[in-house]
Amino acid sequence: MDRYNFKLVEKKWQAYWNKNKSFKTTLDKSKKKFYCLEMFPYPSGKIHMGHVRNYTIGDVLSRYKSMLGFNVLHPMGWDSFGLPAENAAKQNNLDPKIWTEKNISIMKTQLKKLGLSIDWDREISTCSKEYYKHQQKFFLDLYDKGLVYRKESYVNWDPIEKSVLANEQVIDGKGWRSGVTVERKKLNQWFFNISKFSEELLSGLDKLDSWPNKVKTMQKNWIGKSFGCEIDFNLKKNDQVNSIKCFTTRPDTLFGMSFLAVSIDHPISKFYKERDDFKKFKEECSKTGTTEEAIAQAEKIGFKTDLRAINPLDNTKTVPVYFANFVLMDYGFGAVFGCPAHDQRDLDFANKYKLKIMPVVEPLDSTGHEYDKNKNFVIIGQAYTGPGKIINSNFLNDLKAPEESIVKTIEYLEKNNIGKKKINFRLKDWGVSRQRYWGCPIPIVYDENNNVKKIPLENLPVELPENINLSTNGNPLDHVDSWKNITIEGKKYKRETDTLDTFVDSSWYFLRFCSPKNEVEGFDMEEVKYWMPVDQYIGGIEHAILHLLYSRFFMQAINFNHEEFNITEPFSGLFTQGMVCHETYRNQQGNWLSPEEYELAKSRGEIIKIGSPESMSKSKKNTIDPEKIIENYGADAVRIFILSDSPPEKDVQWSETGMLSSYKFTQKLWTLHQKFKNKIEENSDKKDEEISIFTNQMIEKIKYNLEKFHYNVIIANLYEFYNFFNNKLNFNINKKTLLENYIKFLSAISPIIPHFTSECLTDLKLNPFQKWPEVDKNLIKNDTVKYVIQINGKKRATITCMKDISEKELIKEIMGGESTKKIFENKKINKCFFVKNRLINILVQ
RNA sequence: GGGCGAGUGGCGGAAUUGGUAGACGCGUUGGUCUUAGGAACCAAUAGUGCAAACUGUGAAGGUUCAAAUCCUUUCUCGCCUACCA
Repeated sequence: MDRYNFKLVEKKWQAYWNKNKSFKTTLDKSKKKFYCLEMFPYPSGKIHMGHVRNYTIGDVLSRYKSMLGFNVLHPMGWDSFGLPAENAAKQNNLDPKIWTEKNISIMKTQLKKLGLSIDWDREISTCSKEYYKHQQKFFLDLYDKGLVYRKESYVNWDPIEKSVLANEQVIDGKGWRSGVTVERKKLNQWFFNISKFSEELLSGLDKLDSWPNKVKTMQKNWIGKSFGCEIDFNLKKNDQVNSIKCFTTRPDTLFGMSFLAVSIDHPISKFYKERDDFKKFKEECSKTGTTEEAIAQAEKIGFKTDLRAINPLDNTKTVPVYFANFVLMDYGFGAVFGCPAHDQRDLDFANKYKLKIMPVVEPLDSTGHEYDKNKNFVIIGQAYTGPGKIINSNFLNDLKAPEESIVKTIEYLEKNNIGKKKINFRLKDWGVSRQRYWGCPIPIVYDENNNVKKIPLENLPVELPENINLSTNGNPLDHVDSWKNITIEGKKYKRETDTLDTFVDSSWYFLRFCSPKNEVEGFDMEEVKYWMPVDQYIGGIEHAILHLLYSRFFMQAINFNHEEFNITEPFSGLFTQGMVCHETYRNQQGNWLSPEEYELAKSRGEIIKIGSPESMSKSKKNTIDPEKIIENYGADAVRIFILSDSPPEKDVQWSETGMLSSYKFTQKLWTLHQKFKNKIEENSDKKDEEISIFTNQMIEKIKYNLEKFHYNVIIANLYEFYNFFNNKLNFNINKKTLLENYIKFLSAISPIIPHFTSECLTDLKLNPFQKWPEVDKNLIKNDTVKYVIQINGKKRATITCMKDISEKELIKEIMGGESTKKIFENKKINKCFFVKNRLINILVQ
């Protein structure tokens, strides 16, 4: 018997799909659409296992949906702007464009080898001017709508590279490449006014039923809505400043206030910046590590000013004003009032500076709390943040905290014009300026007075200059005078040399896929109306916040003053797949070894430390090259393996034995196919309902698991299917029944192993593209069922009997059954619990 | 510190609504065939026990005729987040 030649078969079908454009989609309003999108890759050079997993999941879904009759849009493109291209180009002394295009061509070939059902006619690349031209138009459109603005803001500045670093490029406060301490520098930057839509972006989450709760929670926390009020704290007579504004969620604890703290960047710092002791304090603050943990655990330190703030609820009382390291300038108003009794952080601060600690909320239940000898509630080591009754607070006394007391306090503050109710968001505006070459140019110029002017639409795109020197300090574009200086309508201007954050590129690419060739518009309204929203978006959890939030913002921004668009949520379904992991190897010198090097070292008898499975990464050398694996085992086998071992939302561990067994399984399937063909020649009149029942039941199962993304279970179903058929083929079966069920079997597994099933189907002179098999409901409706018989809650036997029989009939059956009747000898039945067609639990004495 | 999630055989993991725990695969063991096997096929495989049976889903309680699934307490691990006023 021939072995299954996957190389030949897969090559053949990939060529067939390519030639016939089998997955080309066009707008067809007579059909229901399904837009399946996987996060598009960054063209880093080669695809990795993460891509294989991501795109296999999407491909199985796309193929399944087409079989159901949906008009499926399944496109692919390239997130092709970004730093790695610039760095690689610098190293190899070539143009980022050439480097990027080479990678795209390699990766495209690799993706095709996976047998993905992609409409390649819709391929886009964000670094092409055909793409970024429209992005520049969006930018100007947003500018016109007032959703883009320019402001000075702090950036991470690398003094060696003379460039801005992204947060993730700052490691322990040092530049990831230069290794020198990163400075905070104020620069003029472009911002998208994402915070304008805080409320919409938050409430929109509730409608996203098919998003993982985890992602929704992460976004919710990121947006960070809090209810409270702003309060003006008047200062005791002072020449420079009259009041300080604070935001608080607990105005009802005002009577317990013992200090006011402001950020070192607070506007009032200008009155102190010349003082040596203040400078020293600022230095002290900057000394604390920049790792997140260090910041959180840093000691709370303050700098006492000569100012005193008046308690707005009792103007006879004043408290000192401090600069404090724990107050953030970019949240609220950069100032807080401290109530040590009811906030742990304030308590730590008060203890350090010996400030008064007076409780104003008393817990309702006294157990576990401290009281002085007069039985007054006191705060000792820990602040009390729970609910309770207001005390020591004049007109607020005895109110229920926090509900009643907050309402009453705000009422009072508003009546007396001291403060007002306020909702505060943590979400900050999105800074999109990058001092980089390889990104979308910002279509703005400045005149000699530094006034902003938009590039006229007809002059778009603003193209990146080519063949420039990338090895300059700072932004390379800043050094290209011929590009930077421009004359418009006879007037001289200087271009904006910053480029856009690459997250902008990916915030609307799913719109572009709807009409990728439209030269006039970024997207065609009719196409977008048909295709959007994306029905199923699939990608890594690492984009849970930024990319997904930015894309959601873009829909809000396009929608703003443009009701016709009417799309507020880009992705109605979201699935986040887990990572592909592999164990790590280190030799005695502590160097990482690749799996191949490990095998080699092992054969030489070296001692190798095997580490626990970790996400595949180049630095740990625990990567597996998908191309080699496909070469060795075939795409179908790889698809089976990548889906089989774990639920798709969880991490999966790469295993060579697992991969091998998937490969063997494809061989077994081929053997089964040969066995089937031999069998079909023989005829038998033997009626075999069992095979039809099993097949139909299995198809229902696979369908259920497909819909629920239980792809690992589908692989198990596939094995069961095989085991069953393989066994059945040992017997004679009615030709028609056998063929009918075998076709259903091949169809149901075709989304998973499309090359194999296409080959088998055509081998049987059938269409390689089958519809999703119809299930014969009558067949699934079995006449007989298996009952579990429990005695006092323990399983004692199973019994097969007619479906839908009554409890009485079943008991009669059990009493009469040869194997079951002895259970009841000398026993009295007290009670029965009967679950129809499933189980009976008989309680006996 | 906060948030979320998960704990099931030697391993990865099944178990739609509380209703036969361990599907399916890997591994292991035994066997068949083979010059050979890292091939193929057959069989066994949660634990204890000859067996009947008993025990078993991190731990301890609880609800229920019935709990991996629901409730309470607790432990462990993973991920995210970080002084958010």
